[in-house]
Amino acid sequence: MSVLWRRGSGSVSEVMEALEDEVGYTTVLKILQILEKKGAVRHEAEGRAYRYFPLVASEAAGETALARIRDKIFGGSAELVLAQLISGREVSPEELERMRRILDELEEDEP
Amino acid sequence: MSVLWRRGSGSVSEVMEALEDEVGYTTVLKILQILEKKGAVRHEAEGRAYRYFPLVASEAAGETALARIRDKIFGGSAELVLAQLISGREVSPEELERMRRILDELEEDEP
DNA sequence: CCTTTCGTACGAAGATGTTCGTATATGTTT
DNA sequence: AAACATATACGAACATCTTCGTACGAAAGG
Repeated sequence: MSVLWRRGSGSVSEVMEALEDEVGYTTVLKILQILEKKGAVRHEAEGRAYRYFPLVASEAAGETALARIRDKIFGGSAELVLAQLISGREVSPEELERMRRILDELEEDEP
Repeated sequence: MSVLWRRGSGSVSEVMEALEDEVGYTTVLKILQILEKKGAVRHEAEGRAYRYFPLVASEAAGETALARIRDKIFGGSAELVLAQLISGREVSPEELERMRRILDELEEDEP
């Protein structure tokens, strides 16, 4: 999925080449077909090949996955998640500022 | 794992009762044995039964899982993760303040 | 000493995921 | 038209996870 999210769409060959680890063409095709059966992607014919498009936004998938981690691993605490998120990693002053602004905006919405 | 992290340790029966969904005793035991083989927990004898302890801290597991989500789903952006983390959820002013302080402390460490 | 109870050990059965070999269709080139 | 290249379709093979039935051992109560 991450390849499709990054690129917007992709043929089987494109996805295969974009993947880090080397996997066969049919393997990628199979995965895309399974994702399609699960409703995560759709495809259009493009010449002889198929072009696949993501159907679920990365935000939606992220929301589910993130909530799961927050609850199961961090006991439901968003603060702990944030702490872990920025620890052990260089965070640029600009990024820090943008993160601060995200918190500020939340405060404005519900004062 | 989340049960052991929450409680610190647990016998098979304790874990089984703490789980939301009803599963058989042997199922829980099997899972704990598999986790033990993978090095995630250890056990001590306690009377006739075993008491299981987590070996990997929740923070360590969280770091891995969180970094994965950040990279795969949010394209490596910690800000997007933060935005998703606090969106669609009530965040108390106190929690917001604590999160702000987490960002402040980071700035002090690397000015 | 025998039965009941509470525990672990083991392996089977089914579901799911992953990888790929092979078959088949369809254009392309000579 | 034949040979070739490129695509999808299908299903086998294998690993892994999940669940549980059954067996077996140790302790407790009669």
